[in-house]
Amino acid sequence: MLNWDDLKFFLAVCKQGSVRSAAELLQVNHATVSRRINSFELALGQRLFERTSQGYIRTKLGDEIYAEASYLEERLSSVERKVAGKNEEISGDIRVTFADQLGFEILMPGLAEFCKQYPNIELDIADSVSLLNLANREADVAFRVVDEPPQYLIGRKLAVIHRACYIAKSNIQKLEEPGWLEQQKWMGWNDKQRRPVGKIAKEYPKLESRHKISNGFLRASACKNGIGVAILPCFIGDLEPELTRVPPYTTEGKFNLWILSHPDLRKNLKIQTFVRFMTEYMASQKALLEGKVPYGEKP
Amino acid sequence: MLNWDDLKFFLAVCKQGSVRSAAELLQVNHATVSRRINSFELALGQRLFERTSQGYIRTKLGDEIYAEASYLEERLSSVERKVAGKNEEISGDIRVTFADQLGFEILMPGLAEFCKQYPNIELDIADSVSLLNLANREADVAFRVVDEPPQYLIGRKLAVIHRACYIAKSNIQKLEEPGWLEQQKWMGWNDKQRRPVGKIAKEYPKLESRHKISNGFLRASACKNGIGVAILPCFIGDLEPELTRVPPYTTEGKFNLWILSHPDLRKNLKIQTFVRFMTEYMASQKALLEGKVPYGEKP
DNA sequence: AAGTAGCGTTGCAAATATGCAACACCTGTT
DNA sequence: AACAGGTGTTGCATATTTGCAACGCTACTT
Repeated sequence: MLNWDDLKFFLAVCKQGSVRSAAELLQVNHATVSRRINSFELALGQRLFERTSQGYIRTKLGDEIYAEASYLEERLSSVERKVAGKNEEISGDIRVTFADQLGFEILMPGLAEFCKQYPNIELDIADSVSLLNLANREADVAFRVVDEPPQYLIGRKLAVIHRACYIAKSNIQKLEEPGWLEQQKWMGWNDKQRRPVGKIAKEYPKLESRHKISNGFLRASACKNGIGVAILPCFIGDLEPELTRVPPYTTEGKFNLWILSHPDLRKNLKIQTFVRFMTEYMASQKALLEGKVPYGEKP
Repeated sequence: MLNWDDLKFFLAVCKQGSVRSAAELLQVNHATVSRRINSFELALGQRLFERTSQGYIRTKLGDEIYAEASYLEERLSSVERKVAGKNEEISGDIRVTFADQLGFEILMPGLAEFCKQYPNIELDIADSVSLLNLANREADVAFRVVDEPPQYLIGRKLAVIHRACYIAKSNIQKLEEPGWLEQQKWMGWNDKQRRPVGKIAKEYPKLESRHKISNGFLRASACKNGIGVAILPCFIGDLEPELTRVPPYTTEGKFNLWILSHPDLRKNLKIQTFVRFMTEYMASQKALLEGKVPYGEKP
């Protein structure tokens, strides 16, 4: 059976007259256009274009199909407009809250995409760590790191946030020197948590502690500048080109990330649309959050 | 940008009312339909169906798009008919010739497909090994095993036909017994070629020769029945479930398969269409011809 | 004649889509 | 209450498609 999408490629080549500029129009590689036209012709059993040194020109059959296809495109774009119109109907504010660290690299691109698709939605973003502001309806949707969400909220677990141990990439050769790593210092959070605990800490039992930095990004920055060894969420450490994981590269999945909202909003189309969108979006970020993004050495 | 093909899936679900029967209609797995509808909805940012326990029912937006899409389908099928009509214009005889061994497993499925796509073509197939009947125009197109085609013919190299050494699969355990293989006998072609030569023969220097069978299929059959060891084209040996290659599984690429026709026919649409079709078809069979089809043991 | 800028094609690695099989759910029947 | 026959979803292995980069060709310029 005919692949409808092939017509889109056919049409683009018709309009542009060459595979390369059609590719530009469609925002794909020109090899893809070439191959799809070829397989389309093969499926039809007829040539649609004559190949010349200046590009492609339509055959007689190509002409006939072009007339039909450009008509279809007309109608199809009305489908697109219809949907766009529907999206414009969704309007108003959505109040979102999350811890700032999640925002910068992870959430923001998704929120931006959402805003583009729903032009009449206005986001009201508040930086906060507490769950309370959902309960008392200060916010509509929250992204939170909790083990289990409270009973009075609904939502889905989006990912397990993994952490790993990082040093500045500039020190990567020094890892070879025996004993060098053992001389490095942990950077802690605050007085009460001067040393990390749990699975990761056990991997590096010989490291002593020094410095206290309570902000995650500041700690990453300190690490980048060679002040010491830091435990960071993988989505920060792996994305930072000047950092690298310390062997044995272990990650620790300790924190559950949830998207939460109040049950009263369950039927609210606007909120439901937003939650659905962000849930799908975060699924595409899962590998990064869970420390599975391959980067240089080992996963 | 909208993927036009998604509409095809959407339409099928509309008509059938459920993902599973839509999948049946489209001849794909039902999981595929489910996923494509979901990603389509996601791309639109709107739901097209309500999920019920009986299946999918359209939303209001779904209704609107359905009206548009079924109209598009109507027009699209007219494109298909138009092409089919063109294919019917290609008519008449095509005289094809090839060595019988190539026909059974390799060429015939392709020829059958060609006949289906061009209902008014009549194939006139002659079994022959000589190149002469092309020169004197007894045939239009030939599939031939030659190193280099003669100057007076045009065509393309389709593949390198590989051969390997086979025994009956029922003897597969005996391969473990030391010395068993060495007691087996080669089956030769005729008095002049009692023993194989070349790369493959060197892999099994200890085998003696016994029996002479000049027909490839008969030799395969003898091998299947445990009469001895045979060198066979991979496209015969690998396809035959009762045969298996003998370690070290080497293949030898000795023979070039060409598709050839007379230069006078270069501009002939019918012949050109046929040659193009078969060339593409054979490309899909290349792995088999070149002995790269994984099968049980080793490639 | 060499150089440049346009074209389309192809091998290979990476990304994406698909099929399969197991699952969870609902409905009506035994 | 258990079961059979529907429904849709999901994890995993495999196929297919895509992008990238290198290539070869032609036309036009220097």
